[in-house]
Amino acid sequence: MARAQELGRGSSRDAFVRATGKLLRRQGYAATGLSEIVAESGAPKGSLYFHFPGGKEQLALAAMQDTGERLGMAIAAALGSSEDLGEALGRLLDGVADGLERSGYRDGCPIATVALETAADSDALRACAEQTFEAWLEALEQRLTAAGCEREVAARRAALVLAAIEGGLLLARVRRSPEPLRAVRDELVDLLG
Amino acid sequence: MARAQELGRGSSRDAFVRATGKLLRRQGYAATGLSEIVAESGAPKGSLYFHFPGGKEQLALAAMQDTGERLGMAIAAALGSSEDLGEALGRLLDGVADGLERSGYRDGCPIATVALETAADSDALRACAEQTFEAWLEALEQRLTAAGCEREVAARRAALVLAAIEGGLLLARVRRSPEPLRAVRDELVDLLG
Amino acid sequence: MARAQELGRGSSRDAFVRATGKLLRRQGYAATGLSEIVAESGAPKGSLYFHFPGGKEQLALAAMQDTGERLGMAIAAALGSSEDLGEALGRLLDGVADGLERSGYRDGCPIATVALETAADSDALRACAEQTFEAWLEALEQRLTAAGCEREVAARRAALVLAAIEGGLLLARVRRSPEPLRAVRDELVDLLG
Amino acid sequence: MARAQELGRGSSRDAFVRATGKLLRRQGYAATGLSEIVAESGAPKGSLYFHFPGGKEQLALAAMQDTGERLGMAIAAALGSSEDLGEALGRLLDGVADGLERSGYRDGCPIATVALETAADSDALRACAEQTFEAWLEALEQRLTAAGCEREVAARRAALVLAAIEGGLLLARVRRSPEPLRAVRDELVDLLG
DNA sequence: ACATTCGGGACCACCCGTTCCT
DNA sequence: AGGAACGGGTGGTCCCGAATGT
Repeated sequence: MARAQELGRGSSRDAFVRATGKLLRRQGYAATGLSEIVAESGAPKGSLYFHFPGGKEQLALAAMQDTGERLGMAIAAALGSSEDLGEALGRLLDGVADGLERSGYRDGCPIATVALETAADSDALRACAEQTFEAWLEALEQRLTAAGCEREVAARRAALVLAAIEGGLLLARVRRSPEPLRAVRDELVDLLG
Repeated sequence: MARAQELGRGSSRDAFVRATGKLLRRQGYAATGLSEIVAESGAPKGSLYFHFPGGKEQLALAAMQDTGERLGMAIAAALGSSEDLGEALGRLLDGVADGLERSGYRDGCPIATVALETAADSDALRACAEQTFEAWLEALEQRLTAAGCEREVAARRAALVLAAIEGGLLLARVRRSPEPLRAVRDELVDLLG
Repeated sequence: MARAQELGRGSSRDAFVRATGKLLRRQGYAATGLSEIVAESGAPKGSLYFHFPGGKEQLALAAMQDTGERLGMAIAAALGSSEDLGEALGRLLDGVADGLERSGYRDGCPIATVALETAADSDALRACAEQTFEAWLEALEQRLTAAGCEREVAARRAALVLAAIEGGLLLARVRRSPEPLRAVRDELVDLLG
Repeated sequence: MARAQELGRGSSRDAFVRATGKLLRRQGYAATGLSEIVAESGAPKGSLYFHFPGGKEQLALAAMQDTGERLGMAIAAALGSSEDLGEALGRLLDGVADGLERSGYRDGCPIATVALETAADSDALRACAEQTFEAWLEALEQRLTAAGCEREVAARRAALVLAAIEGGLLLARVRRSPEPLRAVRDELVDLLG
């Protein structure tokens, strides 16, 4: 009962968050309309303002946090999947490439797309992206440290890896091909593994 | 004569293109309104659809090509600035970081921002971004080949370098700090130079 | 018991009524939102439709009656404050002007503002305003009769006095100055006193 | 040609202004929606933003000025219709009463209704109302001076007359009867004429 | 050839007054 | 008595033609 109620309570809020995340990563922030989110979510429009009095920005924030955490877990899982660093990195990159390919080159990084167009306008969204990236960097850094890197080198290499992933995702989306991500993976594994 | 005419013709056309480029790289495509472009350009609104009957998309296309070429020249200049690969790459990355810092972390890559939010919607803009990236990759690949890389390796490493630059630019904008770009540069120079 | 209960029941009900009255006389009916009333009252929003199942209109009705009675008592007090008609009228007008001035020219007649914008739409609010004005006119008429006016003349003069007060209040609010009300007072006292 | 063009140009702008004036005097500012104005005017909504970039407020301003001038001319005409002051005032008040009655007690003073609900919120609308009233007062004052009043007395009596008219209009609308205006007229004529 | 006014819907994010169910 | 949820509607602005100068 309490269970069903909780699910009932959260159901439309979560539907909003999920729909927002899906649309944001494909179209970005400005191109995604509230009405589009409502339609995609299937939830009633009137509830949106109740769950997110802060409007579109708050909704985007929630969606970014949600997908950010989900992706963070996927990253951690890939990094922990092997004791060999090269193998772990390879699996991470492969996972990224597979996900992109499976979505028809539509689902890029949900953080990057929004961050680039709102970094100058909305500090809240920018800060959210910053924290998410920080968390991902942390995971990468730990994995690199575990593989024998010194702290400073690990921090720099984590930045390189994340940057290369994000950039590779961009190039792959634009070219509608997994090739750039595969190239990045091969080089990264070759140079770091 | 043809010269003067071209300049005369171009004066308000170019004002549109420049204003569009400036706004696109800061806010992206959807967030940039035509009226905002007109206001920023200082040119008369009525002229817009004379010069760009294709509307907003055509205007964005022209702006992306314009800034893409300009940046391509800057990349080529940096890459040719030293016979040492590491030094050349270092200068390229430093230039990128300096440009970002000087703009108050507002001017990222004009191609990336637009590409991410329109890749799924507008094939024209996506293709334009693709060609621009291809040209940049070509320049990188040639430089790597000149430094002794085999063709295949050079192609992959060019992808890694461009991806790392784009990703580094993203991380640096989001963090409002040149640090991610510096880290990327150091590692890239260390691993490839 | 019934007393205490009434008070207990009334606490949040009265908060609604008072908040509504305050906002209505400053902004009118349509510009005053229910959520604004709830915020101003400090009472819980969910209780509103318990106390006022008729919604906004019923709430406005209660507020108009409340302030109407309060003002009616003030009018009666002023009219009874002197045996000299001119003096009594002068005090009434002065009180009106002082109240307006003290509120920073924000608190006009709570009835007039709402009546003008709803007279054509809501018969309930119109009728409420009518009754309130009727009561005020009655008080004025009695005072004029007591001062020696014949019944018919007293009725007409009461209408003139009330109209002049309402109109003076309007002019004074618009000019942000007590002067129109003072002018009305001087002439009224001069002509009737 | 220039003539037809001017008419053509103004046609939809004027339609907006007229529709706005009509609705404002019946429902006030907040209760009148832009879409309602658009529907009433018959003009396309997209043109509204072109003619009135300042939005609803600018539109209301234009409507108030328009109706204010029109009414000012009617007032001047009534005041100049007779050399006898009482007769002139009587005609003015009769005209007001007739207009209200003919509209089914819907068309009150377009300035008063808007002024009361926006005086505290919009200084632009308040100032517009102030200027309009000032112009009307000026006309009344001149007529009273011409009838032999001293300047100071004329100014005060003009305020009384305008206040009484506005207040009488309010009472008559609320009661759905011309009687309050007739009473005001009789007393005004009796006391001043 | 080039510029501008004016017009035209669709759509935006936001918030309203109301009701449901506890 | 009350927190949560609901659709519909708000004012505003979008990107874009069509008609009209210069």
